[in-house]
Amino acid sequence: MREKKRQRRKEARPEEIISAALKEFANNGFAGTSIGSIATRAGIARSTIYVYFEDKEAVFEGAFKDRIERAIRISINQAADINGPFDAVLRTMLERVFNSFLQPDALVLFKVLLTEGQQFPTLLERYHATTMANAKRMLTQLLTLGVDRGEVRPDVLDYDHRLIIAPVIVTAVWRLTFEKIDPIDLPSFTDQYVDMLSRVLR
Amino acid sequence: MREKKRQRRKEARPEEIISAALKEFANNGFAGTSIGSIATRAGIARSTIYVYFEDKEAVFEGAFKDRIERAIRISINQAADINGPFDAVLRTMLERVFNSFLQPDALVLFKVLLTEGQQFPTLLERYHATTMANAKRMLTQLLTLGVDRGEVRPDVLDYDHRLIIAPVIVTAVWRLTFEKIDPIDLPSFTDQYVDMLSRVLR
Amino acid sequence: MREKKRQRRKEARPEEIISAALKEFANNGFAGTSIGSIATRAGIARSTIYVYFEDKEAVFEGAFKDRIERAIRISINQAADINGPFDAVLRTMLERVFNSFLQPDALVLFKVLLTEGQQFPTLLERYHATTMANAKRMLTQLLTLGVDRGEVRPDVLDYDHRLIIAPVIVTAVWRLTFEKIDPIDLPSFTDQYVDMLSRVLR
Amino acid sequence: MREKKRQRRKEARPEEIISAALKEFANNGFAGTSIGSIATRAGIARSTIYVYFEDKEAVFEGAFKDRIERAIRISINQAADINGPFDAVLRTMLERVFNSFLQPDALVLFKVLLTEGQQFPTLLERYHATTMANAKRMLTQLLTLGVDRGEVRPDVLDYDHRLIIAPVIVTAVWRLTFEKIDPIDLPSFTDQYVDMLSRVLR
DNA sequence: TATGAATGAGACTTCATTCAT
DNA sequence: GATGAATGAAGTCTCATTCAT
Repeated sequence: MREKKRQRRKEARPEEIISAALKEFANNGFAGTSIGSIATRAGIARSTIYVYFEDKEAVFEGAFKDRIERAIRISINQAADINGPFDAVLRTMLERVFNSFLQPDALVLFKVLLTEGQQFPTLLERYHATTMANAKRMLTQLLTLGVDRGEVRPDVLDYDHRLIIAPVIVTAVWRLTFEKIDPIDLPSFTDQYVDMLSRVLR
Repeated sequence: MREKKRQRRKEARPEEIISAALKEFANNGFAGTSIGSIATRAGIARSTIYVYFEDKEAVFEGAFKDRIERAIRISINQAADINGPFDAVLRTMLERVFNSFLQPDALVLFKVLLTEGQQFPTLLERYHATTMANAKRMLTQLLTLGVDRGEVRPDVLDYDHRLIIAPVIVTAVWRLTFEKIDPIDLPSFTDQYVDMLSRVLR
Repeated sequence: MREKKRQRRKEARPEEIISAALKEFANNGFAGTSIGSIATRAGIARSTIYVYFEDKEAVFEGAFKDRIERAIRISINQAADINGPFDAVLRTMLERVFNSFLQPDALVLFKVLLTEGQQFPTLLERYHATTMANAKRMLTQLLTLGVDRGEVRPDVLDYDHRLIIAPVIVTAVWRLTFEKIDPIDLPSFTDQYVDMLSRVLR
Repeated sequence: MREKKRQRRKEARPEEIISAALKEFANNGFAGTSIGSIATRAGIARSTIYVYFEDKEAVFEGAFKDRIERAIRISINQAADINGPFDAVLRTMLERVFNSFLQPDALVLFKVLLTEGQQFPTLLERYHATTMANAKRMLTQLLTLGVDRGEVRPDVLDYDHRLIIAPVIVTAVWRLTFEKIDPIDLPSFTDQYVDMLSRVLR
């Protein structure tokens, strides 16, 4: 029984470390997180982390690759049901984007890259590709669909995509800062967001 | 070895230290910035910083109070010329907001509070009051003006203000992250922003 | 450069550190002793001390608990042979008290508590209980014995015990201060002490 | 008026500094006392201390010379009325010794010399001469007087004087350590002290 | 005389990392 | 694979002291 437990642990270790690390990064940022606190949270010895990761940066990169990137990709890429009224499709897609972008792990990554991204230019680029560039692509598809259906003005395709996804990013920013002081009510925020967009696009 | 052993400039010192500190905070965040690096950049001894500031946090608070807060307030509060077409007024105001919010010192503050704000709840609140709550107030005034003139739908006053200012915040975020990878062209971005808003509001 | 880079002696380390610390405390007091000097004397790195002790105070407390307290207790509590003439018993006991109280480690503790005791009220109290209160108890036992045997006046039990043990404490004080200038010859001092006491008690 | 005040101050400065220093030494010992705290207590700037004293050690030496030494000498050397019964003379002298030795400034000096005396060998020696050697001299005089009168055994002159003055020193030690935990009632302590001595000496 | 300004040395402490078992 | 032990580098902060005014 104990054997098995060890066995199971051995394989799960990197996962466990990443999981612990993400929680610590969330609370204290990258620079503010110590290997020791990760180890404590993961219930292992400090030096054991070095069995699986080169150094602290590697833990962060590991977290990035193993978790978040996939999470975002999966969640965003799942096929959308494009039948039904355009507004409904739009809303569905926005909700999905909110879901993936605001999930805690993704927020942590966003947060760390925001201030400590210069240390990880590669990751910054990959994050951009995975989230922002991807969002742009999806948006273009969606708008093209709307244009094809005649529900959307053709010239909206010229809009800078960041203008359109801005409220999503702002919601993330809010979560990281002013949520307690001045919360955002996500459902009604989304309603208004969809309302605004449909006025702009039609 | 040193140019002048003791330079006399008591009055300039805090300014100099804050200036150096902001540059370091910009590059490395709060936790990642060492008192030593601030001192070096300011061209003084490490211990001299402690003549003017209690500790590292006090340097940050000093930067906040002495510089940025005032800067933002001044820049935003300057009286707007509300004559002329509504779109023009809107554009003027947006440009002013961009100017104050995107100025380097304000960005640094935003960045630090974004990731290390939990350590400074008081400052976070003051920042919120100075920037976000203030923006909300101005926006309400502006929209009320538009409604009064008959150029704006009355029900836009119900919009969550964060939805409307989102592109400003996103521009700040972009500056801190993806600007190099995928830059924003501010003039045309602003044009589209105004265009979008006028469609939404009318 | 170093003999053996990592010596394995986990179990001995705390002892070694305490031993080094006591020597430093003896020379420089608590405030005047640096962690660095303790480390150097112990032949280890400064930071290694923090593996075993929380901070400098903890080193002092460790020294107190691990060494001195036990030493004093053991030495004082060992059963006395109460047969034989009262003067002989008295002398035996005094010698034992001198032995325990004047041993170097105990002296160091006494010295530190004497001047820096306010920082360690708990230890001060424990020290008092271990040494002074204990001495009082022993003294009462001894005098009661003498009274029972008819060799001691019954009313000596009313004497303040500090009056009777004063020469012991003074010897300790002397060791810490004037020993070089004006030494005490312990054997003859003890003879006279016993002589005085027997005159007082009979 | 202001002029006068300054004038008065100017001459009083060393006194004021010493007075402040003694209070700080009493609370924190020599090593634990900072020039800054002395200055603050004296209501002057840190650097002003260096106008009057070479360095921190000099402040201590100044305190020693200017105050305590004189105080002790005066208080002890005042002529004793040697008429009346021997016990009464003895008691008078003991009370006087207690008074001088337990006065706060003298205690501070005693305390500092006890732990940090190695740094001040000269002062230690002078302190010894002023207090202990002086006490020995006085004691010899007193005992000789008693012997001459036939009230004291001639061989008490052989007693080590430290045996006889021990309770005085112990009282000082107690004040510095266990007074709060286990106070000494000085009047009755003195009574018993005199009682003991008269039994020993007669 | 008095002091504000400045600093270098050094204190404590943390932490990422290495290494032998 | 896992870890306890150890450390060097670095960081924050204190403080006695100097100097020019």
